[in-house]
Amino acid sequence: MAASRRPRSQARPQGRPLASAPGASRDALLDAAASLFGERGVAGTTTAQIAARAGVTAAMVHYHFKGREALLDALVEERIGPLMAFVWGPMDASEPIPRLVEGLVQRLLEGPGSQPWLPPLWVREVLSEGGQLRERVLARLPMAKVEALGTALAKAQTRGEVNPDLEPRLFVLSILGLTMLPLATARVWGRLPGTAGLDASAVSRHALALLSAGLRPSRRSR
Amino acid sequence: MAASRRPRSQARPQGRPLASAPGASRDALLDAAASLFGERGVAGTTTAQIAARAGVTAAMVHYHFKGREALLDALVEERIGPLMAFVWGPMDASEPIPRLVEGLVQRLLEGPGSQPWLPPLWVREVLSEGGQLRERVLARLPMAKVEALGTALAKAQTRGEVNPDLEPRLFVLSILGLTMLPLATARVWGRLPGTAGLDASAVSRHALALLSAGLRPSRRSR
Amino acid sequence: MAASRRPRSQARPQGRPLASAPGASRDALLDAAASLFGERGVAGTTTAQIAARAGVTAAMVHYHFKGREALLDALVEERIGPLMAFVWGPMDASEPIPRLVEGLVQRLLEGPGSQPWLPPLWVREVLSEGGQLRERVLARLPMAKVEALGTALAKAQTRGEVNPDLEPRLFVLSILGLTMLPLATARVWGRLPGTAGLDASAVSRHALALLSAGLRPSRRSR
Amino acid sequence: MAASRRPRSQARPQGRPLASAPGASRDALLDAAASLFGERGVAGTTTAQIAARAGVTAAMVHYHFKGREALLDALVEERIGPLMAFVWGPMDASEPIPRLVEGLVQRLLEGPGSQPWLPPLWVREVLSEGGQLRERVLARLPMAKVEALGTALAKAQTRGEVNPDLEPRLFVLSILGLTMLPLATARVWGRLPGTAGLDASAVSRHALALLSAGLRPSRRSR
DNA sequence: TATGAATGAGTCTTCATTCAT
DNA sequence: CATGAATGAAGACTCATTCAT
Repeated sequence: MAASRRPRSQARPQGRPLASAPGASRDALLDAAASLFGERGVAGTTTAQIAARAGVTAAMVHYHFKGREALLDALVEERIGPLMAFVWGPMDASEPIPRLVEGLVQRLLEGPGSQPWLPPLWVREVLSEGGQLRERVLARLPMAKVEALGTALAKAQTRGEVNPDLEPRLFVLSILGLTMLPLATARVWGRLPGTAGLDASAVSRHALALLSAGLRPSRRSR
Repeated sequence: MAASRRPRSQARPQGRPLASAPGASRDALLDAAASLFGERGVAGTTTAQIAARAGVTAAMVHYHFKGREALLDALVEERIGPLMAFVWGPMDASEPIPRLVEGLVQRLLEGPGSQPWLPPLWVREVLSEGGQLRERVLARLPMAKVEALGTALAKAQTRGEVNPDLEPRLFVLSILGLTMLPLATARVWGRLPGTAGLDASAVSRHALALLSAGLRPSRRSR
Repeated sequence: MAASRRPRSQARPQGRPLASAPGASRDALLDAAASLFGERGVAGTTTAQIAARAGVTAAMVHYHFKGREALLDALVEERIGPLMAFVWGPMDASEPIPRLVEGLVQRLLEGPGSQPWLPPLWVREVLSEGGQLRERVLARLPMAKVEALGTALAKAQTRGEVNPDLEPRLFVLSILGLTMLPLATARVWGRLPGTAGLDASAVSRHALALLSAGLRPSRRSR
Repeated sequence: MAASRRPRSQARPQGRPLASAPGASRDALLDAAASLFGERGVAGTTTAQIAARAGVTAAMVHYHFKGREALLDALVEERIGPLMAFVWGPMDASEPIPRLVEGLVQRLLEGPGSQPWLPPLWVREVLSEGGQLRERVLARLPMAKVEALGTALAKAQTRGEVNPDLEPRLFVLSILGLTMLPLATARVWGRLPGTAGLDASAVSRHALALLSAGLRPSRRSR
């Protein structure tokens, strides 16, 4: 997925044999922060650990960013923001609900789901109460799109096209709970016997099966 | 919910007016830890904060428990364990799938869902990779029951009674994603306009609507 | 050696079936303190450890003694003091030097040397600079006797009866260095191969051999 | 004494006026630790005290060394080790016993004896049971040399060249007891009247007088 | 850009001491 | 006599941050 790829490699100016590309260690710090935050959570990660994984000293965190808080800002802005845009940007609320949901799930898996660090980070630091990225991320969330999905769902329910027992305002959360949550726990769940083969596509198939069947109005209510 | 109530209080021998019941501050520490962990996460909570909320000094954490780690052990053992037992204990894998799922969801909401601190704690510290209670909780999880649910689901699929596109091994996670996750984010989601009224019963209704419809085999496949 | 024996056993009043004799736990605390101080040093021993070895709680240290410092006072007074008296009391400075030294060494081994805790305690907390019992012990040391030994030695040197190259003021220290020090390091030295059988009597023989030969005036100087 | 001198200072590259030499505060911490350990013992010295004497904050102890234990390791390695090598390295077990002993005593006084902190540290933390440096130091002690001295002594006894009543295995301890012990107690002993002038050379003369006379076979036994 | 040295505030933990029972 | 509960002060250690080089 292109949204989160760093321009470094393609934009590297040919010519002087740079020891390292400009911005390289800044990017490395953001990468290191993302992966460590995914593994241990924001509160459980020190700036020294981030720097070590990036191959520099802790002082560099304060050179490239103003401090720890600014690093979080940059992470949301430059790494998480593009992924949110990738998911919600293409959504067209005028499409039929099933297609709409299918598109969202597919993009969730292709975008955020392709970054191993994002699902745990999202579940822990955005969805969980008191998450350290919650404020920052919520401020950048395309609320209009999110609400439009709810509205479209409610209208479809009044038209009898969608299971009327669903709660439109909880529907977005259900999608996240059926996609990001399983991805966030992948390694945990791998403990259960016979769960070795559960990858992103399995999660995708399962979520879509449950959602598409769950959205359909029941036979009786027809 | 009875499972998490401590029997000590009712067993308190009436007679001398005790300054405070025996074990009172120990319990207060566990309560304080639970609520703070729910609010800020384990890594984001200091022992001093726990002690302060319990109304004692930080040294008491080391008096009643041997240290921070032992406090986590006690929390899992005495506060979370009973809730897991409450949820999984009554499950009878020989019941029909819809009833089985309904029972689980109901008990999840009645037990863990009734403790404001548990859903965020569960999502953050158990389900998330690197969660600080993951190991401890997983060790106490009734794995046999969890697997029995998956097996029952798979068999029902071969009998054509359940949506064959679902992945049995992901089903438990789906239940958690549709119950604990929305509860964990309740206050976050309360930001969206018109979500003030979303309480545990709304979550329950929505989850059951999605699950029961989603479990049903599609008309075509019949 | 009788000086350090606690009167408890022989003085126990027959009659009431006491759960424990009066003063029992006080004595137990002093014993525990002595042995722990010998093993780990004063600074390395907590009151809780002392209490635990004595089979009581730490609060008892403050019941029987006013506090940690008072415990040290009592230890010096009741356990170390009698041993010092046992060693120095019988010394008669008018005796010939060899007999005098022999008596001291013998009593050092019989008294202090019979208590496993004393030699390390003495070396560490009395002889070593900054030792925590130094002040207390030195205040009780029979200085007159100690100086009398030095004086007797100096006089014997002028009479040509004793090696004139010795320094009388260092002689007491030499005796301690040849008796208490080896006893204090017994277990350490046990590391060397073939040192298993080195007990108090071996130390005594060696020290006396070195001292008596060392005191004799050399043939040339006669 | 050269053995303990750090080569860093002489290797300092002349040129820019350095605010402080590289490794300066690390060395200062080791120096401070050594002197404080000599004065108060290891258990009686806090890292804050060490840092204060070195003129830095306590955090620096954890910056330069990984922690208190590692500081002890470094102290043994960099400060005590060279002194042990200085004492034992030149020892040649084939020399006649008197010369051998004389050399050891001389080097003990010139090396370890020249560092005011070492004798008390050695007596308290190496020789005393439970001493906090015992394990570390003993692991670095040139055991072969120590044993060679005992063997040489035993052989000389069978040849009738040495007092046969001495115990070869205790002889090393006797040397330490006659050199390190008086030095360790120097300030204590200074309390006695007329001991002001007792310095290292007095200790050396006294110890050699006692040892050389004590080693000689008695006239009768010849 | 990048580092090593340094720090102050804060965290967990230990400990002697107190006190009601 | 003895204990359990509780505390304040101090211990080792961590960490984000600063700064001269």
